[in-house]
Amino acid sequence: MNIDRSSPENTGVTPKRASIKDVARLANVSHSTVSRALRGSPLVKRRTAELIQRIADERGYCVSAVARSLVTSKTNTIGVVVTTISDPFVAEVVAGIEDVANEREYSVFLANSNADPDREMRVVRQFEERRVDGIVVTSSRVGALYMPMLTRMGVPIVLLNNQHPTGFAHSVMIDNLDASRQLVRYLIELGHRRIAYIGDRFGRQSDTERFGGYRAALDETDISFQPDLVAHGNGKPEGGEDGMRALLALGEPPTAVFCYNDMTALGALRTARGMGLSVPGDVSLAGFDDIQLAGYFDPPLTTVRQPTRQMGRLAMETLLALFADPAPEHNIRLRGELIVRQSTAPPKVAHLTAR
Amino acid sequence: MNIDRSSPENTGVTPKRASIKDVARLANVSHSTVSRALRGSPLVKRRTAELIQRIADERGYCVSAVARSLVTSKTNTIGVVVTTISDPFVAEVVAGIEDVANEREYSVFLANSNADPDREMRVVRQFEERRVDGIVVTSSRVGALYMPMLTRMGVPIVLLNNQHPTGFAHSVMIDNLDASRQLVRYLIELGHRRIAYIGDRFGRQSDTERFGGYRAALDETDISFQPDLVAHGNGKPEGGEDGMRALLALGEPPTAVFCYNDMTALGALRTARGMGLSVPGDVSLAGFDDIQLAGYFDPPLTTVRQPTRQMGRLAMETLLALFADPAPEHNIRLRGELIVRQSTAPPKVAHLTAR
DNA sequence: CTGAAAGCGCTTACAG
DNA sequence: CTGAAAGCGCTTACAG
Repeated sequence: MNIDRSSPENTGVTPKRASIKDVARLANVSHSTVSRALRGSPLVKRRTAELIQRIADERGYCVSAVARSLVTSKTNTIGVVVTTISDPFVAEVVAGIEDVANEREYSVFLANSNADPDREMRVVRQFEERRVDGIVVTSSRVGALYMPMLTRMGVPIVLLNNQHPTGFAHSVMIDNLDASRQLVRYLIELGHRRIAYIGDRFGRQSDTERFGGYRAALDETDISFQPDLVAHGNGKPEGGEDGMRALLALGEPPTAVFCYNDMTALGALRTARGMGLSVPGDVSLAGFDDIQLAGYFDPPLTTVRQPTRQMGRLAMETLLALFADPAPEHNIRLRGELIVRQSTAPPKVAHLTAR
Repeated sequence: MNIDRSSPENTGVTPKRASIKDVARLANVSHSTVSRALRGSPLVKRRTAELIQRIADERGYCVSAVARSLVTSKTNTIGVVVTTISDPFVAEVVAGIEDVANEREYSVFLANSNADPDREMRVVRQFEERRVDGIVVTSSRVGALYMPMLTRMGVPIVLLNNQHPTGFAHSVMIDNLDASRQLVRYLIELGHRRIAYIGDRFGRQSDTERFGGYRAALDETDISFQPDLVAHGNGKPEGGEDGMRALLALGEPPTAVFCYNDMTALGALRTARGMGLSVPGDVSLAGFDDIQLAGYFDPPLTTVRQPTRQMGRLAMETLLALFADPAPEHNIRLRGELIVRQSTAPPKVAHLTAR
């Protein structure tokens, strides 16, 4: 770490910032007029306004959003709480929020909670001090804790893919059950009958729902649910490896494996290949999320796409709608999209298609 | 999109927030005393302070950071400008900044510029209005444009992995040349003599520097530089595929290929495999960045790790140091770390190790 | 230990 | 069209 303090520039005190009063003095008007002119009020005479604008530019005047906020009691600011911005899903959501916020001249505060409920509450408190106009919380496990804050702060809170967003919060969510049912139906249509599920192991609601979709799809057919075809990962590749090993050790292994998410599928894929199996020749594999690299797996992964960025956009749009017109509850539920790639195929020894 | 406005709760006007004056009235003291008590000033009598604290809690009082900022002319806020938060490298940097900011009670504004210089300037202007105490800019191509802003705003700006961070800005950067030289030296030590480079094609400084390291490593030996062993990608897998195809079409193809980044290497890997070549049996492959999935490539990728999160932390720490003591220039340069995995091996037909 | 006063930089009725 | 005045919610010398 090489710190250099050589060049002489940029030393000493900063010259004090020009305020509205400085501009007023220079333009020979009251500061009220300057305020109006700079905000483009039609009340100000054209020539006066131009003069003021010119002087402001010369002096590098830049309005203070903090002073303005104090009087308008509106900060044009929102807070976004995420578990961790390192998660590609989360990053994409934030990008969506940002898109809309930017279009509408809102600035966004970002805070990582590291999935620590305490820190999450502290962060929200900070946002309250900053007087944000609204809050978006992504993938929190403590959705329910936000209800009291919501009423205390008097500021809209939108929950995105949260656990248990019950009660009177606003939410944007993927329809996990429907999406995973779509996927499993597709596997069934390919002719698979021994279909396994590698889930999560933390009791996440999303896991419960995806598992629910798996069961729902089976229940539509005469394929009976078999508990030993359910394994547990941890949402990461290692978990997928463990789960897959367990499944392949079965007396009669599955011909298709549906994974809780793409990272899990990545691990499963590695294990399958490590054991000399071909995908999808010997076993079909599918994930959930459609992360950016899913199309670059070998083979490219069949999965369900969440409209991630769109979800971020919708969360921000919900906030904006709420600013304009407070409604008791906004619940937006989105469909996932089945993305068929090359990791799935009909089973080798074709069972007769169900029914 | 299913919007529900059912439940009756949470309607009507928000009750006005308690201010310092409300607490003062209830506690029978002046609002000055409340201010002192709540900030933990030792000037306030113990019992008075406790009373005030209790009342504040009861009323759900929450200090207004905006009012405070107005008088202290310090917002405890920084702005972070990124090209896009969807880039895993960028996300990790932001996580590092966040870590430190949080420890030190700073809030961070995040803004995507989408690599659009205009938008980048607009965003910085917004930050100026918000009176952020400092700014971090990541991976911008317009580093130089920040010099004038810096002096105008009178606020420290730290450039992270920027293009041409010359002049009097502060910066945190990876030493690209050194890192890529380490990697290519390693390939040479394995016995490779026909080593190719798949670069970027946008004239990024990082590409120029990595290429420089490649050349430097060759120049240390008797291996002469061969222009036809240089191909161009675009930093994404597609680019790696194109580059690799070109290299493999050569009369005498390379035995090792060093790629501008991991994404490029991913594409190269796919092409090699598609042409029936084994990695590293027929050709060794290496990348740069050590993205999270690099260890899950098949085979796991040899690469250079950038201390990404650490770079974010350092950027924020530089800002903090600058708040405490304005220095003319901070330039921090970090070393990359060679990560050897299974995508590299000695060449098949072992040339004699150089020298 | 406590209070009265000034002021941070704006916006916005209210009067002209 | 323009100005004087009040006020947003705090902090902090200054006096006691």
